[in-house]
Amino acid sequence: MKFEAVTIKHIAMELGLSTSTVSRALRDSHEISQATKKIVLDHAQKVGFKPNRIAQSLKERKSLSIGVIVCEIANSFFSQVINGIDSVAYEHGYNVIIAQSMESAERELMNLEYLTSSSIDGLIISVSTETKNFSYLKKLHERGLPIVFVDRVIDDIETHKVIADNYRGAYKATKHLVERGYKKIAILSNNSGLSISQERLEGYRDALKDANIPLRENMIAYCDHGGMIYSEIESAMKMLLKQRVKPDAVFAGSDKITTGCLRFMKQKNIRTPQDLALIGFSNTDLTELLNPPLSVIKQPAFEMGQASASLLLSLIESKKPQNKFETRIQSTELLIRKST
Amino acid sequence: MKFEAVTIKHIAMELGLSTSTVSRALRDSHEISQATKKIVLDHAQKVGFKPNRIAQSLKERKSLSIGVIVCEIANSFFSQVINGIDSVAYEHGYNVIIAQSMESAERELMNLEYLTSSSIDGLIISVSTETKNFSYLKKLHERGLPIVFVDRVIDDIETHKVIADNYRGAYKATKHLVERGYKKIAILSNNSGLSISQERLEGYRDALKDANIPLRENMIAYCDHGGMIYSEIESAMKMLLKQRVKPDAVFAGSDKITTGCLRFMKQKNIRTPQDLALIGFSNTDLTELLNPPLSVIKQPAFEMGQASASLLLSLIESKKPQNKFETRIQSTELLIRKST
DNA sequence: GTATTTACCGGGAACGATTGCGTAAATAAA
DNA sequence: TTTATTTACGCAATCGTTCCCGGTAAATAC
Repeated sequence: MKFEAVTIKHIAMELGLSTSTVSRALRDSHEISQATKKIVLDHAQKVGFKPNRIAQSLKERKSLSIGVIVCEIANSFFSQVINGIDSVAYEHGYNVIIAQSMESAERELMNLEYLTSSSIDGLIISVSTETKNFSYLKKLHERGLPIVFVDRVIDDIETHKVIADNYRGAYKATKHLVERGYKKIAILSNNSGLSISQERLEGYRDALKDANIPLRENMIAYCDHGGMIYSEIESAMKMLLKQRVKPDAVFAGSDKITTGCLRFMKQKNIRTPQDLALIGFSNTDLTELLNPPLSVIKQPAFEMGQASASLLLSLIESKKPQNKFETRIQSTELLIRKST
Repeated sequence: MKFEAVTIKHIAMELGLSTSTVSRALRDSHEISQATKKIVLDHAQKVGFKPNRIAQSLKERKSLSIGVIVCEIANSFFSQVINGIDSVAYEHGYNVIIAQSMESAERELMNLEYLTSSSIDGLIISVSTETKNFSYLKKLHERGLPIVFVDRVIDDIETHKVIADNYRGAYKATKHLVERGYKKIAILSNNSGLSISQERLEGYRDALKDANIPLRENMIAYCDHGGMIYSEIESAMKMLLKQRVKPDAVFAGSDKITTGCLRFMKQKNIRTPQDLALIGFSNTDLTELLNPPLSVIKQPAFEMGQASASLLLSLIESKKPQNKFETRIQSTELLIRKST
């Protein structure tokens, strides 16, 4: 079953004109008389003509659509980022094609192959926790595919990048814990390979150092799948809690980890913040309704999406190959509530 | 700046073959000798040939992509639905193009025009709260565009529909409130024009009737934008609470309204459930971590997405125009927690 | 009255992949 | 050896648009 669309050819036939004339009339070319233009436009309007974007894409060698790969849509941070991307793309007449890696390198690669088979003009990607091999991405980039990294970036590939100020965010969060009198501050980090993890860990380290609190390596735990599977949060927390010196506060490195951590504490009847304080990166707008209301570091997700989209569009629409790239660092917000 | 892809023509040239031979070899046609096939395949592999999907689409008159219009991605219910759609579409080699109406009829129409300019093979839509005029959608459907409605459906258009069992969900929720001893049960409904609102209201009505509790019209309030703007929840709640007979429980008709309601109660220092009980439709996985843990009716969002995608694909891939359509009603789950 | 410009429009070749048809060579059947 | 059949490939049209060449008439210039 298919959708029979009216084409330029039909209009040409019905009006006794050539396709070139119709095309030009529709594109308001100076080579066509006002009279003819009016006839064509009116008729096109009447029969509901819509140019076939596929044909245009083939001819113009661009698809007017951009691909977005994130780990998961059902994650407040990424859905807000997508929102931002969408708003900019839409304004410029671009489609957004979204793919989810689900934190799997394999799915990410498949998405990548899929999106790039000549059907996208550019790509915005936040790499999965699993991704270790960036050669395919690199090859695409070398072959000229415009790419913008958002949130989780790769140093190896030189292009525009948009990130939150993870270092300062983590620093502020840790400093806040210190100021509240916590001394044994653990960090529940995302996968250690991720840029965001490293930056956040660095902020945590420096904040402790500046407060003259010695860093204990066993206060650092990792969730290799970014908290995608609850059990990894569970075991990481168990590990932290069975140390000789138990932590009195936890700093969680991602949205999923933060809420997962709270879930764990609820299950184990660990009171927050009396037994264990909690702060973490999170973008859900429900954090203040939680029990207890969570102190969080919030990223400007929507704005990050907007920024990455406009950077990507500038890459796509620039005639010459670009060689000056920027990394936009957008500041985070520390929201202090009851959990610390 | 563009991405120079290798085409079938390049391969043909380099191998001294015709494009037809190359094409056929790649598609494993029986008309090509094994030897030639191997040569072509190896060379294609070497140069990283990927067929141009745009050209294929033009030729085959299908784009292998489906459009999805929802009000907002950053909404747990819809992001889960999209997840389900994505999983099925992906398996069948289809792209998913997502557009957000933001509950605006105007944006919805623009998205519709945009997606359907020959670039999607089918559409899954959950109409916006604002949409009153379905003529454009109807025209598209009549012209043969396969459409599946999910969640918010339109009776006028005969096609596959996937909904949650809103009636029974609302009935169960209301009955639960009754069983807990609440007598003055208010409902904070979504826009009255929406199918889901009507079904949920019906369930609420019947549950009250079956419990011999008289229905008070002033216990019914509407949020015309589905809670998209907080102030409408606020004023609806204020209206309910300034009645002579104040409600002792509220049943909220959507995810945004449910959490918005809780937010309102927090702000006004209304204790839950002591002062006012709360139950509502919601799909966020944070409800049990809220204060208090919320009793909710949860919809099988992921499964609804899967169902709508497979129904859509069956429409797209069926040769003949379909005339037998089904409405899949998927059951909801009542999760009882502390708020009631 | 001829030359040149302008205004308008049609023909046809792309874009990349697919496919019906035609045909040479190779093989089988007569 | 002749005819029929199969094998293996090329030619060219097609999908819907766009755009480079032209071409023809009228309008203007010389």
